[in-house]
Amino acid sequence: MPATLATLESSRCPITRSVSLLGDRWSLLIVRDVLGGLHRFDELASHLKISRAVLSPRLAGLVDAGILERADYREPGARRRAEYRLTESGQELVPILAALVDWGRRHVAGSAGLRLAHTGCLSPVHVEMGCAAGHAVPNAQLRIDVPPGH
Amino acid sequence: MPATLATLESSRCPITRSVSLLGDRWSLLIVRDVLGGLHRFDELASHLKISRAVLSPRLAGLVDAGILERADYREPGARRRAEYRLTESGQELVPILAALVDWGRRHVAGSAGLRLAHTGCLSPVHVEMGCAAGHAVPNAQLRIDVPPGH
DNA sequence: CCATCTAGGTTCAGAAGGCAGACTCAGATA
DNA sequence: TATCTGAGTCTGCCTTCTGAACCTAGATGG
Repeated sequence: MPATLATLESSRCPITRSVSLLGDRWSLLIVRDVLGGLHRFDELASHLKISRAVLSPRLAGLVDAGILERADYREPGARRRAEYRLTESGQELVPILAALVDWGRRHVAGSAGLRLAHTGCLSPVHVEMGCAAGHAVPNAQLRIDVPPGH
Repeated sequence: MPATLATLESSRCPITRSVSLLGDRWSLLIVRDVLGGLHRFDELASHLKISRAVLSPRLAGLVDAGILERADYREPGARRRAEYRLTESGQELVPILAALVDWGRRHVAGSAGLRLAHTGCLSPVHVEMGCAAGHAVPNAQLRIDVPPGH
């Protein structure tokens, strides 16, 4: 019996669990845009050029997953509006985005445009792996053990 | 007009481009399993519990994207079989997987099971960001500039 | 020589999810 | 009272996913 979303979600592999939350065509782009300063439904819909009917359940899913939080706010003399912000857990997705940027820049033709910079010195940012013993770990020295119950 | 797959693929943002190749429920799991030592169609289908009808076009897409390569091989006295292996470009997806593992372990309840280790010393591996000036970059110090043409 | 097995698929019908565009609803504004 | 705006929902079509059955080529058994 192939895996359904439910069985993916009950898996114990952290990649499977993460992918079941983030592995669709929109979630990471939404996180990117919220991180980039877009917080309102219509801003997101028009920047991403995503159908509102798709954006709405996606936002709800990300809120449900604890990645975004929805807050009502009210500018003086305006009515209440909804706003989406990253939770702490959402903030910690940045290394994933940074890794995607790194890879996209190097391996997908024509990927320019977006910049990641260190707020301290404005230098470009990249991702690296390290082990608990303090060594830098190049890609070829990563060992991945996939247990049977994925 | 909302974005279609075609407009996503023609985007210049590296996240968008990467997500258009990898942003579905299966591609990263396939890469994980190939990295973990599964190379044949049936091994992948049964370990992932994915329908063959879905696995087949996914593998073709990953081959097309230059992430996997398909090679026929022949064990002595057996007939030709197909085998999927990571290309160099596919190997370089490991930081993305590592970042997903890191995040999943910390933020999704019950994510145990999969281990990433440094082949040199077998210590667990984690991901960190650094800037070109040599500073470590904590999540909160990443600045992301999303240009209008996403 | 014929039947069977196996790896690696393809084909099919039905279910689920994505899409565009129209509609809704509540509070502010004219 | 009518209109505007943000944040959605509703509807109908279309594409993709799913599970099961089927196909093909080369080995293997009788």
